[in-house]
Amino acid sequence: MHDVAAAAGVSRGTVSRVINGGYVSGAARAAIEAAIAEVGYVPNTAARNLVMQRSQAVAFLVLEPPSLILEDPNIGAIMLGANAVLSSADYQLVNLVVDSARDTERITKYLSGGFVDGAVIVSARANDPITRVVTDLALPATFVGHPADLKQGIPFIGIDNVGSARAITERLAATGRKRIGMIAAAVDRDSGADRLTGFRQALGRRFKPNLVAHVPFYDYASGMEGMRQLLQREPRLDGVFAASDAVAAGALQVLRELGRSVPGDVGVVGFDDSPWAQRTDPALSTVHQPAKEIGAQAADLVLRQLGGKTPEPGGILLPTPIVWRASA
Amino acid sequence: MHDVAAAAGVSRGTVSRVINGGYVSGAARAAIEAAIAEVGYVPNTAARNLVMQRSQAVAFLVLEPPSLILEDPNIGAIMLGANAVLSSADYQLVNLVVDSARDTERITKYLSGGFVDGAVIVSARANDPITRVVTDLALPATFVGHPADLKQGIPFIGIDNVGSARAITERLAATGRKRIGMIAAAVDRDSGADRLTGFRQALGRRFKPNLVAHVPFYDYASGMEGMRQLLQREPRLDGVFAASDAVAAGALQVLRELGRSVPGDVGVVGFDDSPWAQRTDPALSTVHQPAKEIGAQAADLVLRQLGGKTPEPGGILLPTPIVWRASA
DNA sequence: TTGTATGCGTTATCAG
DNA sequence: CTGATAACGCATACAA
Repeated sequence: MHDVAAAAGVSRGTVSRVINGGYVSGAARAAIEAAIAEVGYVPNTAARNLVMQRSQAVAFLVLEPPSLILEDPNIGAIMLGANAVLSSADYQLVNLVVDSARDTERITKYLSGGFVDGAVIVSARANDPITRVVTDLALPATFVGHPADLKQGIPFIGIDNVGSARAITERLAATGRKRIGMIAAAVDRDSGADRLTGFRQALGRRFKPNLVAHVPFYDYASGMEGMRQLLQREPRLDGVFAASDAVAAGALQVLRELGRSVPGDVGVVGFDDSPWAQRTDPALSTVHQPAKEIGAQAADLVLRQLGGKTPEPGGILLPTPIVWRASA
Repeated sequence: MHDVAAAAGVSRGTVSRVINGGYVSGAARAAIEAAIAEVGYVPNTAARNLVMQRSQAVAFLVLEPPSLILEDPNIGAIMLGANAVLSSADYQLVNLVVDSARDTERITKYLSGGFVDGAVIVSARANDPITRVVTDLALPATFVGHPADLKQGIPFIGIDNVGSARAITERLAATGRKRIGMIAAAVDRDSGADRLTGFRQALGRRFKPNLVAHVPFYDYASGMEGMRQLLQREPRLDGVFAASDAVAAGALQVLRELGRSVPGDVGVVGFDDSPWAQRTDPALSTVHQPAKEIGAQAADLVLRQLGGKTPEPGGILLPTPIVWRASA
């Protein structure tokens, strides 16, 4: 900037004003702009951050095993939705990968080091150290879904997992299925636990605990494992609610290997309406999750807090229509 | 830091020394560490960046339509490989999404604003504005794959697309297939063009231009489209080389819809050995791409440059074994 | 071993 | 409208 000021024959203050918009005479402005172009000047963001106390960047944090991030197209869609909103507001979305304990520590520093003004946090569990940091720092944040111990005052955005799971299970039952099982994934997270609750509600007195196979993750391999367990416990199973489309895809694979027809012998429904859902054979009946919209609203809530507004307490739940395809 | 110094009864210089490692007496160190814990002090990274002229962060840039990023598990694996290396060296990987022209502009500022010390760049094409910025800035960078106009002196890391494509096509031909076609994706990029070249080399005089279907992207939908084109031009087709596993998966879908058996009627091979490859039915024979290793080495090359070493000219090519499964 | 002073590149607050 | 000048929070050369 020194060079620019010198080349244009003005002070650094005036240069700063043409960059940030202030009262500057036309002549001075022209001279400075020419100088900027000539010198190839680019403002140093670190210096600007230091004095402005902001970075124009928002973190996007996924607190999930990284391999799952790749599996789950939903997360990607949420991120894209957030980026679109942030981008329009001239904020940089910074995607942080947490892949180890060491990462956690470094990201803690990153978050508290002035690198970002806010954060969108996906897939947090209760007692996550990063969640603690965010609340301690009072960093403007929005959670997608909400860990059980989410502090009051931090907004979250999500869907009604209980209601959606109940609804699709009811529709599956309405097709005449008598022995319906569930592959319940990630019940240590609110989404997983809620989907199981909804399933249970739908079945009421017909609910049988041994027709629920618990698996750790929302992924394809877990789906295969869960399906095998279920069939072993109840060979005459004729309906399955998989906790996600990826899980359902794994289940379909096992059914195919075993020669069971879908939806003939067994009806299968999933959750998410991710690209998986349309590519399985047969295509999946599933719960549509407005992932992009979720990301957009999460980003918007961060922006709002950055604008000084206190978000209304509680969270926002987005609607989740059921999409009926061929698998049930 | 002021608070810490006061609480410990020392000067700020001493506090700085215990943080960064310098000569400090045991007594002072103990007092300061206690004070740090009590106050909950965290160094301000913006200030540190400003004076140190570095950020301990490296950008991971994918110059590809964002929807494709979600489709391509390869890119995710590359990122994870890069993150692992960067993390061990205490660098933060910052994942940047470029989703619009506006993003391009903002990222340009980001790159030149001292936010990152280096960059790993994936899927760059010739004449990409971001590529220009990186070379103009002389930002330590490594390209994964290389755009045609990559400047001398910037290292890249990749695979031998020509040789790999040639090898797998030859093996497909060796199974007795007579009418082999290719679904060539993204020939505007070096990887796409090279795979086509390899295919052509393998077939030699038997190569027929009309048995190559050109599609824009490495994705599922493109695979479906390409397969339809190919069958229309040559209904008796008995072999297909798809430019990626996702493309192959789309092709398989079309073949299934049309009632052609694989590998009975048609042999299909892909490229990448991504998770797709094991989940299609039948599982794909394909070229294994060591994505994680590519990411790791790319990150390593950035780190090396950060360490002041000038990378040897030219790029590094990693081996790509062929994995033979059921589809051909 | 420690305190002090200076500078990193900007923005913002003043007089002028 | 513009030019000085004081922060911003930290690392570091230098003096003590």
